[in-house]
Amino acid sequence: MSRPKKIADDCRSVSCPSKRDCILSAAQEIFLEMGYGAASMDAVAARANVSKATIYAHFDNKRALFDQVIRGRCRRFFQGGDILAQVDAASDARSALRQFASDLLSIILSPGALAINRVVVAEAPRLPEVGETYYAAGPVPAQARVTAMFNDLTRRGLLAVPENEAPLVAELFLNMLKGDLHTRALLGVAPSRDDHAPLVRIAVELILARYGARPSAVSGGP
Amino acid sequence: MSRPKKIADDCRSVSCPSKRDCILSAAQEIFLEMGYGAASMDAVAARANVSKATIYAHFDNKRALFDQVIRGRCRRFFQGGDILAQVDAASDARSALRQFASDLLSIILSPGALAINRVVVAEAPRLPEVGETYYAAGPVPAQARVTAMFNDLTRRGLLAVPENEAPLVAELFLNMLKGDLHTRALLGVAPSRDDHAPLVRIAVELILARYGARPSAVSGGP
DNA sequence: GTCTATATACGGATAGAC
DNA sequence: GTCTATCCGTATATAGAC
Repeated sequence: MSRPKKIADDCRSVSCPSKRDCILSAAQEIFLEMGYGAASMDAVAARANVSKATIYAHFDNKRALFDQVIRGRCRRFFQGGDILAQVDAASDARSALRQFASDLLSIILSPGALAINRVVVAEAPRLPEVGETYYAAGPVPAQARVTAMFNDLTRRGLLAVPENEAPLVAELFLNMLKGDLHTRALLGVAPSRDDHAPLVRIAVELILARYGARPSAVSGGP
Repeated sequence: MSRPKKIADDCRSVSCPSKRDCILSAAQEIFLEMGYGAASMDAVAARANVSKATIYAHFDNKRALFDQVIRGRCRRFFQGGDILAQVDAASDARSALRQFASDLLSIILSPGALAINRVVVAEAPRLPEVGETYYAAGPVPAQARVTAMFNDLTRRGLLAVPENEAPLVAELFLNMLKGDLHTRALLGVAPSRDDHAPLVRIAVELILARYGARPSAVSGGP
């Protein structure tokens, strides 16, 4: 009975530097899996092994907590430079585009990305700034990255995308990849096919058919 | 003082055949503008000029009411054959695709379609059947319609899409159109450009570059 | 079937001791 | 800063009269 005071000092796990981070981590889990409306501060407190009062000592109210959670996730997305890593080393346009497409799909369709997407879309009408933040941290850098890639491939003579068209083409390329797969994943509808190779292949061929530098062997490639 | 009984017999408006329909109509408005979580049965009752008890006489609980509302909207989408009306009369592939694209965008980006999309996506994890119903009533028929259009244009010699590739190409075409515009609209981010003409134009040219029947004048067209 | 009135609980937020 | 205990509004759902 020497130390009856400090009982629940650990936040259920490692990697909880401060109580504040511990709360943010728990809140993120709760919000992403239950949605903003269904999530309760009690649930967050329980998961964080903290009392509700402690939460309110760090955050003004539920909405502010939610805001910080989303902003935190967005920052991590943005900082994660590993996302959409370099494909510049690739030899030809076809393989560069394909590799890029695969990487992008695996990111966009990951459970974490889907969860945050759902929550942000759901609350965007009530929290416009959250929508803006998310858009600026996800789609905007992705599109910039693809635009740069098109310009680079064109500069190297592997593609022929006019520089003023590049942003629009980048948008269309991203759209082609994301589209229906993303919709299905968001809605919880079982995907029609488990691998995305055919879709990626034809999307790439559509780009090459119009913007390929050479007459471009239109066949599927390796 | 002859008829002091029947006071609130009208549901605030015309076109309320039964009380049930009146409740459904009010619930639709509330759910779509507030989201499932934030919507209250009191609000629905008030908007429908009905008591809460009456609602519970017609629907088991809030979730069941929501389910019926979504299913109703989906049915209307599906029946609305006017959606994506015929473009078969168009003379050439380019104008057919463009007209189709414009029609589709105006539907997908309409406030009503966006609102239902938001709530369905938000609640899909908790209500899987709603997600399925929505997907079957929206994206599936749209894609089938585009596939049919591609096959038709090919049959008429205006396009050269292999029949087994048509569904995938239809998906890619829809994806190109929907993509970022839809994302922005869902998130409440101001659209980058107010008209969609450039995006539609290039999307169509991408299709024509690979699947155009003739060598296809690649320039922008009229 | 429809209403008024109410049971019951839960959630956001706070008071006050330590 | 953190806890326990609580206030108070609101929300779902129901009881019972008509």
